[in-house]
Amino acid sequence: MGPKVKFTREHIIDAAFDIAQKEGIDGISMRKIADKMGSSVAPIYQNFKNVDELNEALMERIIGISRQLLMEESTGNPFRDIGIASLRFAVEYSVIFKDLLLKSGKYLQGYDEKMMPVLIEEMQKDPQLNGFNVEELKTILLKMRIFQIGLSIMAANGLLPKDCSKQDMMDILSSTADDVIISAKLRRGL
Amino acid sequence: MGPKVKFTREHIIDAAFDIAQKEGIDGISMRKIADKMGSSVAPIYQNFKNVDELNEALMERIIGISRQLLMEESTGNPFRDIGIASLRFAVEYSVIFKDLLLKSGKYLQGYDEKMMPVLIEEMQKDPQLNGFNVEELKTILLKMRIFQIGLSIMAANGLLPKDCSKQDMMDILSSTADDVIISAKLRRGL
DNA sequence: TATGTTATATAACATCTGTTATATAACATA
DNA sequence: TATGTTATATAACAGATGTTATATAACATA
Repeated sequence: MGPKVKFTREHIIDAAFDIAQKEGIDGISMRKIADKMGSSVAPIYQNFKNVDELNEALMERIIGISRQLLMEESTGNPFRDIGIASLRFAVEYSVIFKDLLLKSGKYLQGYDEKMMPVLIEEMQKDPQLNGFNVEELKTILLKMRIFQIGLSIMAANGLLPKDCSKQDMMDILSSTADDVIISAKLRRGL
Repeated sequence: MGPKVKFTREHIIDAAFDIAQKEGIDGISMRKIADKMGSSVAPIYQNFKNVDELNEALMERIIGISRQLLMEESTGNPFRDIGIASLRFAVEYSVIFKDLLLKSGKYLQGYDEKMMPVLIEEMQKDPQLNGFNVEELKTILLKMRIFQIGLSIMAANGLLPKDCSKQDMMDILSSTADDVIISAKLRRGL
């Protein structure tokens, strides 16, 4: 009952994502999305109540992509996986990554709070980290989270040395992880 | 010759800075600045050719503030000073700090490139860092820069543990600096 | 075929933006 | 006092924005 649907919800979010990736989330407008799809704004308002609802859907899409990158990186060492997945996201979707960090600190905060216990549990299984109590593990994790976010931000901003490849980034990530762990062991006298 | 000046350049930049601090740099508009000053937009256009020129002046103001924070933190150890000053800026002017990192990667890039040789030189004087060649010092510096930016971003976003005081942040900054240096020494067999 | 439903296009509205033309009024100087 | 200069206010313009009222046309079904 009714004409064929030419512009689906997914279609619209795709277009919005494309614009966000190039011009930033604030670069999105209803007309730009419509132009990108070769339509008017009507299909957008057919699918979304207003611009806020569309932004919400876009955010879900972004989160989905970051989750997918994390799944693709699954080596059983979540400590490492999260670092690399976040780095990949920062490099491959740099504009959106920056916006995400800028605008939705809330999402990241919830994410961190949810991931923390899981990672601590995972670290307790790691033989390399034997002998540390939970407080010490938390400090190690925090240091690594800080470093990993710093690395991602700098990568997304082109602030790393020009000749710094993705492999170099991953190397410096794991090298610093070693630094932190080795020093923690020394402090403990292990 | 002419009526008294009620709204100076500095006045205008002050108002713009206030708005930027609360709503972000994109939150600025000519009318908002005028409203904040209790004037019309005329004085703004009297002092600035257009909005771009105003933004440039605002950026200079921001850079000036960050420089001032750095001066206030001068203990003779530029390595530490830069870390703490940047952290203070991130905490005290969090919205602007995020915008700065997001929008003007160019400025930061130039800043880093200018600071790098100075810091390396400074590190070579540091007895704690004796025995490292320039390449190794560069790696240490890069790791610290990454960590410091990560810490600043997380502080500005409220992503650090709730009970994390400024002192805690500074402690974790210097603790990680130690980690990196100690591990580098171990690697070298010093 | 006729009808109801709905996906889409168009155009208008209100509001925000930067910018500018014009008018006003304050002040220094002749 | 008269004049020139200029700081300021006002209002308008053009363009972008979100939103909506209306019209059109495609499709399923009776």
